Amino acid sequence: MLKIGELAELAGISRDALRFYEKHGLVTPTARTDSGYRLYSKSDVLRISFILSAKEVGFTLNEVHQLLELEVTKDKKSCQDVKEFVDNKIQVVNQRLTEIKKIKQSLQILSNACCGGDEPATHCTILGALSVQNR
Amino acid sequence: MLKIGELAELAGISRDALRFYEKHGLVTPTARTDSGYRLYSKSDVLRISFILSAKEVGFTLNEVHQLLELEVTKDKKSCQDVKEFVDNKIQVVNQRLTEIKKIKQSLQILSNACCGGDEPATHCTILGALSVQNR
DNA sequence: CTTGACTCTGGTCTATACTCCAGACTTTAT
DNA sequence: ATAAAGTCTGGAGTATAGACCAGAGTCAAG
Repeated sequence: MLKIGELAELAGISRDALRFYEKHGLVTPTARTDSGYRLYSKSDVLRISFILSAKEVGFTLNEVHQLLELEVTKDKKSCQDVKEFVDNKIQVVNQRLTEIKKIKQSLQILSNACCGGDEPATHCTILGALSVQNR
Repeated sequence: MLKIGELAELAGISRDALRFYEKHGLVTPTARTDSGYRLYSKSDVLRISFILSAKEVGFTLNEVHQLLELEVTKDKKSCQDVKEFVDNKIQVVNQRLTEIKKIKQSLQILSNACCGGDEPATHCTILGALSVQNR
């Protein structure tokens, strides 16, 4: 079990952020010491790492919360609901995947093609690189 | 040339957002009418679309601003600087790409495998799906 | 030539996601 | 045993990314 400071360092975020996530229902430490110190378990660590990943790729904490709440309970009804929500998110994710690949390509064109080479200088901006791609 | 409302509709954002971007130096309309109405050109449209893409994949407006400012000027020095900055961003983008693929997979596991099938219910959460992946 | 839709500037307001105290208690190291 | 470092709760402050509003001017249609 980790104390808040240890987990914070491990995860590369602040203690305040962890308390903030807790306040908003994203993660609750598995236990507390007698004196009230938070104690985080392995699965809390996994949870935090999911939160950070999802956040990094553009989900809001609110959305992350919804994702974490998802639970398919074999119950047909819940299944339908979850599938709908999740398929929607998959679409969003696919969209982002496309965008991020495009941006990556632009950045690579910028990084590779323009330095010292004899590319016309018009390609040597992000927008230039983007429009090269679009041809 | 487009007026602000036309561009806003085209881009799927608000007029206020466009004015906000302008105030923060991300895009300046190519021209103004005599009466002061903003007029956006094709390249302004491209710029906006880049801003929105970059934003969608998690860059802040500040970072987008830096990306847009990048310009390799054949000058060795500027080239070095840009390359450094850009290569850094490429790393960030790669990281995001990895994260987003992982999340997508989890979502797909959740969408496909859990409904009605005989998966144990433990896999039927995002975190369950994530840990299935990690095995 | 007026009415309704659009635009202007400037300002205030809001949601999100934290950060940064303050004052008190707890743990760790010397 | 005490000082330093860590933690607690509660609350105020901050940065980002706009949304919203007021009052005034502008444009397009009937």
